Amino acid sequence: MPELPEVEGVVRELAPEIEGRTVRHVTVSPIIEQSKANGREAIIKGMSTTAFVEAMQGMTITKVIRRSKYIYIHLEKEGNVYLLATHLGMTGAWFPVKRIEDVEEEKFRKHIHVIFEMTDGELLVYSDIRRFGELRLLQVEADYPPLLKMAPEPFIEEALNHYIACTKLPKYENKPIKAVIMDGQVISGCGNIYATEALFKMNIHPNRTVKRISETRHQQLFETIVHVLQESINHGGSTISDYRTINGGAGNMQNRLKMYGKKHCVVCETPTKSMQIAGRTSVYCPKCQR
DNA sequence: AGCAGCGTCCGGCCGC
DNA sequence: TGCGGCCGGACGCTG
Repeated sequence: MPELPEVEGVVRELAPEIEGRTVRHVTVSPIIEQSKANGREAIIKGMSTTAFVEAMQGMTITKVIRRSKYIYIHLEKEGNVYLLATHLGMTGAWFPVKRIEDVEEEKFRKHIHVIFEMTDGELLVYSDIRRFGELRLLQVEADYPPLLKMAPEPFIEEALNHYIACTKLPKYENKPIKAVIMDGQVISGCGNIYATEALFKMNIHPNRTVKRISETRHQQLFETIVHVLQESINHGGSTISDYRTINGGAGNMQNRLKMYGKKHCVVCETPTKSMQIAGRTSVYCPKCQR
């Protein structure tokens, strides 16, 4: 499941491969065509597959950047600029390849849903096993307002102040801390894995209410989250389940995780416990985390 | 108006 | 080996 560090890894590999290339033709899988024909918003969001295919033709990719867990592909055609806002969901993956057969892992190859054929013959393939991903073609970010509500990038200065301000709002102060740090409007890019790790490092119980944590501890928690995210970026992200970096390689942050997916606490050996918070499985040490 | 709770996109995988 | 149920980023809808 790609969180900020995994998405960052994808962008760093993808950007130099596709920036400057122009789309000649787009092909959408029959499965997505069928889902869309049945009225579902499968992968291609906010427009028909026909409109998407037509609009993408002739687009030049000018810049690829990460914004929270989104990948923003900036485009240009006939003097107009566009934004393809994309999200990997649980199992999305991009493959810049010469031929389809170059997508080596079968489980990705058999779930290819969108193929961008470039004018130089190269292919950019989007594969998504569970189809939770998103390709949303816009002119500007504001055309899809939820994007504007994302918290600032965690590595910029204003992110801490934004977080502290959120912890004081009525809508957040009575919620479990884990639900709040995983909320993309509070902190950008922190999902289940890194929330679990940061709370364990801070000895904070994931179900502790936001208002029962001091401002100093909130500040330390935020800095811990940023540190864990940066550490993961430095180690190529976590390779868990279906996430892969685009070249088929893999990160090794999963070997450095101290709590996520653990049966026993690495500090005190107490069996870990698990509970549902904001609909997600949350693992913690009942002795170390209070 | 804003929010909680649930539905929606799904196939892999687990446990029986 | 077959099969039902669980899992989950993030938004949209409902009450």
